[in-house]
Amino acid sequence: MNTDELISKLREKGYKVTPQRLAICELALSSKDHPTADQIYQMVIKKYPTISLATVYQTLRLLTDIGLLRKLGFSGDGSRYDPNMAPHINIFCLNCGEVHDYEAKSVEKLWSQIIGELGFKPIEKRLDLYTYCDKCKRK
Amino acid sequence: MNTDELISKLREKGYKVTPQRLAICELALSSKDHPTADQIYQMVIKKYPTISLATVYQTLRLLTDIGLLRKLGFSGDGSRYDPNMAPHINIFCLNCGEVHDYEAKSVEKLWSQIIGELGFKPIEKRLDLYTYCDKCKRK
DNA sequence: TTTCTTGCAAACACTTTGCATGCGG
DNA sequence: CCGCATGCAAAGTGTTTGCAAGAAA
Repeated sequence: MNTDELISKLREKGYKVTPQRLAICELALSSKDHPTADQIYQMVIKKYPTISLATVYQTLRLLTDIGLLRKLGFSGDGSRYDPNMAPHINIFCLNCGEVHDYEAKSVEKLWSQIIGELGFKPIEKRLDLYTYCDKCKRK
Repeated sequence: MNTDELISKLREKGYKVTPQRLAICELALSSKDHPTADQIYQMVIKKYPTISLATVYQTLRLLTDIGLLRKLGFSGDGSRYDPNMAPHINIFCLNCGEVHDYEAKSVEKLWSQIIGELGFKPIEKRLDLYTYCDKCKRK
């Protein structure tokens, strides 16, 4: 989603567009590594040094409310925000916390198979795998 | 796991066996509904009115450390504890928070296929579905 | 001008920790 | 008797909220 589309989407939902909001949205929606709220805050603060963490949380919640972002809670501390709304697997490193997505036909197949067996289509889904990433495995 | 096995397991891992600890373990390990720490606390307090929530948390952590329990974090507040260590799907009601497990052979097969594609064996996996349960759907 | 957003601080909920007392082995 | 567990309170996190000032529409 480009900036113009994002602006339209926000306005369409009745939200005002501010530079801070736009910056947070663009960072969150383009992220590939499922950042935490604080990581997004650390990035935005470089461009908007007066921004507050509360604003980041408010904006992230806004994005989850309108279905552009997913908040993933964990057994450890802090939630992570995932802009990938397509069927995929989240692969987490148990050591360093790094995440990456795995998207494949087989994942979609798994997904449709589940729907078929259950007899209904769930509203949301979450597929996680926990392992040690290559970097951490080497140690 | 029965009480004797549980006691042996705890002793084997170097933990002392106290009545409180035993009560918390038995409740947590026999639960079917993925309770929160507080829900377990509310149950244990009936039998041990002086028990503290801290003890419950400590014991739940102990159980996750020795691999008898899984702590599931969520986007909402509070983690839930799941004693089902076999591969299964967690089905959550987005309205009332009720959870139940779903075990499906075919899903298991697809999982192993995907894991084969990935080329490594994950240490843990998690598959959640979010929907509205029958009770909540009727409203 | 009206309403929403920001940024700050305070409030909150969940979880962990420090410590004295008490129980288990 | 030694060491860990308990229970309390306090400290810690991550997250949300109340509110005054400022910006968007």
